[in-house]
Amino acid sequence: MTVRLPVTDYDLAATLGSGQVFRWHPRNGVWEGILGNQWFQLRQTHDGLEVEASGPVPDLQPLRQFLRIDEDLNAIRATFPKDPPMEAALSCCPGLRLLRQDPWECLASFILSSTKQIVQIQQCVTLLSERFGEPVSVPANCSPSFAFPTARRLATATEAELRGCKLGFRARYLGETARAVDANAVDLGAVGRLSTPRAREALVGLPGVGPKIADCVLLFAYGRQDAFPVDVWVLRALRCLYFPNRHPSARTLDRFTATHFGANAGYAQQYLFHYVRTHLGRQGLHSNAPRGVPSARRIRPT
DNA sequence: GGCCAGGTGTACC
DNA sequence: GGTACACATGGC
Repeated sequence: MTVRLPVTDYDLAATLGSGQVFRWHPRNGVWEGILGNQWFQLRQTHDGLEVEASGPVPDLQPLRQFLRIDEDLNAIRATFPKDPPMEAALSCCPGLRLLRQDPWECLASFILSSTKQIVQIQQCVTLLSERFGEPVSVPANCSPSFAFPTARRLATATEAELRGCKLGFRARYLGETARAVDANAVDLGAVGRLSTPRAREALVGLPGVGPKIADCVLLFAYGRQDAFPVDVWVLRALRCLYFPNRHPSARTLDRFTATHFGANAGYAQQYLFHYVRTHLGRQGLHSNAPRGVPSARRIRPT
């Protein structure tokens, strides 16, 4: 079955390919992925998106929520600072959207992300799903697909099995966090009802989860647009584009990211991240490039 | 072969 | 409080 979702200003490729999600893949001009236990194929059209699904007509509400299709992107972009780097980022990918992911899948995926390239994260997540996820019904001409493994399933996987998915030292973190979530030591549903600083605190308590990964989950799964993940790319972007020829401390950068980018700072962050990765590259961000990640371990005040 | 990747945990000062 | 290093693996 095919359904049309009318929407303007939606850049599907930038959205699904900007390192927020790791299980959507381009194939012959369309994007294929799994949401829950449902296989979808998405195609960008001139006036929106075209959706193919396997099996009988599914409830499209989860897909609409995931894609955040009903959101007023212009209103969000209007809150971004009017400065040259931000203008450049905005013009490079006008229809980039944030997604709203399942908290567990997002958390588990980003635990794998530390010092890995996006392609490698995709590879790990695919292996995990193939080995520990439930099979999902797909159209006849498509390769087998699997749901993202539950916390319960990963909680019982051995560290050797997880390492077999090329997780390396992250295997222990994922196993321990899966057990914590399965045992409800951290209730991911309840986290969504906490204030952003409290939610961040709860997530940072999990093995392998520091401020950066917590902010990714807050932003990409819980829709907390005040969360501002700072990874090596964003750090380079901040230093090069906003503090050229200076050496801002971690504290200075913290204050800057908490105030300069407005109410939807996390959204702005995604534009910067995608812009510098796709248009500037490492070479384009040479100025006082960092030698490592920021040492800040900040919990922002409310 | 060396450097780097959507970092975190730990030891040490 | 900050700094340095280990931690797996693969692409370039």
